[in-house]
Amino acid sequence: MPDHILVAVAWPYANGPRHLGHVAGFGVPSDVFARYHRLRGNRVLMVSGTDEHGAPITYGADSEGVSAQEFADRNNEIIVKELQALGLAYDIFTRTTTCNHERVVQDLFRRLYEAGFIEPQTVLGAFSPSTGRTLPDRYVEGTCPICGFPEARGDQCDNCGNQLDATDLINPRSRLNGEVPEFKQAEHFYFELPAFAAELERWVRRQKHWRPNVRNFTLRLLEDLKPRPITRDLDWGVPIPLPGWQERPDKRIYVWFDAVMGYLSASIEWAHNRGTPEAWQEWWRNPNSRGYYFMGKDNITFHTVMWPAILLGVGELNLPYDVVATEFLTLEGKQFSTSRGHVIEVSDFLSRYDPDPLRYYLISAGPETSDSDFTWAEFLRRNNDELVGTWGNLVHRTLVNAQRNFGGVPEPGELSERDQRVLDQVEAGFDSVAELLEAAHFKAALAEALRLAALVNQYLGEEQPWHAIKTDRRRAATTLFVAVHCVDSLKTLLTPFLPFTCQHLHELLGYGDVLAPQPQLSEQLEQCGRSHLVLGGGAGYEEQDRWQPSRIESGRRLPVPEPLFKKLEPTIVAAELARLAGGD
RNA sequence: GGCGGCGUAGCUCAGUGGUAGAGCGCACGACUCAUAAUCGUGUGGUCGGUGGUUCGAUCCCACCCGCCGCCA
Repeated sequence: MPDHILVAVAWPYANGPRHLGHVAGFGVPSDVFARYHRLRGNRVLMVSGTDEHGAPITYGADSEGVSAQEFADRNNEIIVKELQALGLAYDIFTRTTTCNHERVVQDLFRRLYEAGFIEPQTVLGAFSPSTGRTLPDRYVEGTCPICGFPEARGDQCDNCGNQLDATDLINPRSRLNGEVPEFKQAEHFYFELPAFAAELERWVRRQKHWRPNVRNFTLRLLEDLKPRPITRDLDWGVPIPLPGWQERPDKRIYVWFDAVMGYLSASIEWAHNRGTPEAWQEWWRNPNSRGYYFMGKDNITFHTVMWPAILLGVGELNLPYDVVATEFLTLEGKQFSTSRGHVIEVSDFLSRYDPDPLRYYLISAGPETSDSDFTWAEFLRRNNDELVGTWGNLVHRTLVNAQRNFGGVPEPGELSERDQRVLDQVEAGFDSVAELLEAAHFKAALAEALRLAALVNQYLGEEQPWHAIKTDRRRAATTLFVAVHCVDSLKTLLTPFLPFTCQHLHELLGYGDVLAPQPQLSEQLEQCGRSHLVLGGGAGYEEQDRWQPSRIESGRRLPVPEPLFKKLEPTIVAAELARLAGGD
């Protein structure tokens, strides 16, 4: 009986291209996990999309002189193509500006409101007189009333550290355009988080399988929950679905509140698009389904507190089973910074290098349990020593020897103890790698697969089929038969990590089917008349368990092999560092 | 300022209440089928500092130093 696995991937904000830190956090680990479960034959639903509402989108649009929708469209397309190029095989990657999303968000809002979990409150907020838009506290600056620091922000003074209200500032002005903001009373809706505190705490305490940092951080958050605003004075976002509010052009649902609901709305859209409108319930209402949420650590609170509280408030929807938060990736020792040019964008990287080496790096040296650093020197080393040297070389020497001497998979003689041992060792990987992957220990899982590749290199070195071929052809045939089996098995173990090159290898091994599907872009037309880009469809799920040791038959003809990976020149390190410095 | 994280071999990182591991580097050796790719052996750390709890701490607690992040 296959499992239902929801892979809920954090929604990238549509304010520009994604960099390596972003995809190290939410992207690659979630895809490895989803691909593993699909190979296993489990029913995976992997959902995400671009998060397109909120004030920063309107500011970005203003600075480029386009509408918020145009700005979001542009960035959605950029991001979708980056994720596709990385081989992230979503079942659906959609957006928050679809009619479907708006409908789902409004429905959830109404249900929470009717259940009494949403309350109105009146607050004093800053507005920009020239644009009529609300100005978040942190965009107001002025003189600190406590220490006199002239550039204090509306939420806190950077000089003396005191918490402030924007209304406290002397000579307040907008950090966006310098004008004097206007302060007005405004009515907003608040989500009653404290109503869920006790139930959330009981739930979190039971989640012993969570990463400790996620669990501890969440338990601390739960000690002090306050009602949280879920509407804003803004003209860009989902309208508030209440009489007298729905039509107002200046009030919208706060972006965080609508964004987390995307997991559900995307699942519903996926079900609708494939003509089975109720199918999403298999992942959301089936008690045996497990939901795994992937994100960077800055997003933990939304996934362990806010979203679970919403789910509890609405009822009859599964809470997350695991919340897999990744730490931060730095770049050459410093934080990524788009504005300072200290950044490597995904598309820029992929214009010069292949996706699998990047995926390999982001898993093997990524910020899984603590912050980690991307350096070009380490990327070069990982590519050349590990991908090319250990794994790529094992594949190539095995295939070259088998193909050149036997034209394909050789007919073996009797297996020796040594032959059987290496086969057993590799076969054991199907359990050990699976166990690590299911526990979201990606780094260890990949290291385990590579360790097995090294064992096969060792085996070849001992058996030396290139010598035996001259004296004992049958012995050489047996060794290469064993080696081909090992390579074929390791191919399966590595497919979640390296989908492009494992598909290539699959073909070099003479298979004609698709082992590692890649996501496709399509245009989706909604009933409301709008259309949008969707990434997905290339994945689906297998009905069979392909996570099995090789059964490749002897006698199969193999094509002339070609290398899976490119060895990189050491000179790229200096060149890339110079490129980075040029961006500063 | 508040909160949090980190500090383990030259480097990048795992890890555990019973005085530590991997990969790389380095040294030497084997091999030369393979993208000069592989394989073996060896080298290497008073686990940031000081106290405390404990029969015993790198792992728990307190403080300190250093680095980083969040609140911003």
